[in-house]
Amino acid sequence: MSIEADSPAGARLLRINEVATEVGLTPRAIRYYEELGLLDPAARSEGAYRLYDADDVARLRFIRGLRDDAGFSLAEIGRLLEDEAARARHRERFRTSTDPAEQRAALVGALDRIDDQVAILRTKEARLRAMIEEAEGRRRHLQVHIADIDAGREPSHPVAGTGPSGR
Amino acid sequence: MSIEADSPAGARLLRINEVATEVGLTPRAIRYYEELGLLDPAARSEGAYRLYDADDVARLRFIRGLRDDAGFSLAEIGRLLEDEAARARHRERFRTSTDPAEQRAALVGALDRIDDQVAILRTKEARLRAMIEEAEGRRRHLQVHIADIDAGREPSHPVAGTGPSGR
DNA sequence: CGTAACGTTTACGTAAACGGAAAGGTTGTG
DNA sequence: CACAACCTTTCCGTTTACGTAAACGTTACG
Repeated sequence: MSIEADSPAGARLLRINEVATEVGLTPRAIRYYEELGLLDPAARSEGAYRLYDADDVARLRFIRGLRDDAGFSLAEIGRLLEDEAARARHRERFRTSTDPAEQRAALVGALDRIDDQVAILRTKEARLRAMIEEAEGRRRHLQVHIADIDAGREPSHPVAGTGPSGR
Repeated sequence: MSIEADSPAGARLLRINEVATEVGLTPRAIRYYEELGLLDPAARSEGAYRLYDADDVARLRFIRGLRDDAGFSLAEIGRLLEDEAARARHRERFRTSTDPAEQRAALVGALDRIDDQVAILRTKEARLRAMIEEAEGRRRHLQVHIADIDAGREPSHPVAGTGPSGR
């Protein structure tokens, strides 16, 4: 058995397979993301094994979410994470500085990066909701027709154009 | 009853390039979608030109929305549109029937198909919102730290783990 | 210290979603 | 009816996002 505590206090580093199963990706995909510059493992072992920390895991989870939930391409994710890289520099600036004013500036910079990301995600959400709205419009349209029949009425409008139909 | 029949009076049929520019797709993409079974043009001209009606255009718009806005793969879209095919059958049943009860049944069937689609879209939306929530959580976290600095306070918690960071 | 389990790089293979060119037929306007 | 503009099918090419060996080194356990 092994006690953790490798270099920093309480920082357990994971190997690629452990990370993969925890995040729900394959090792191959993770290496591929690294190849694209989407991340860079926290460290390498003596024998060049990739070693990931908690931040890396969070980052990979974020990437996976952007890919699966938001449906972004890896190129788009790359652009989103360029912002993240800037954020990382801000964090480093924060960590290495003792001047509160500079620390504050670093944090504000990080905040801006997140705001950008949230804005992009919100745009995506808005478009999705527009689609849902449209589908529900068709739904309401159909319900009116059903109500018409139930009331023995004739259709008020022509039936055509209720939405995307097959053949 | 209905003014419009199979070949309605004011039904302008469009050729592939017209449809493409109107919907925002390339002719090649449209032919590819047809090859995948996602749609089937309303008619062919004497010389085998593909001819599209308003329903086809709506369907293509829907496909494009599912692809771009919802981020579905064409395979997933295909599954969603199988429901659409069923809906088309319901519509046909509605059109050819004179029995109000059967017409009603057809409409209810169509309604169910739409409900399925809306449910799927809503699931997608929920996952997207979860991501947004998470990002905003990180945002709030950062704001607290900024407020701490502004108040001359020491950080209440360790700074690590604020989210996906780069290196 | 042997060896099973895990990792590394390199490289070729693959499915998805089209792009683009070739070779030829169709439409419609002067 | 000539001819430009548009269409057809066929087929090969490309990018993205990995999968899958091959050949080899590393870790950790008994």
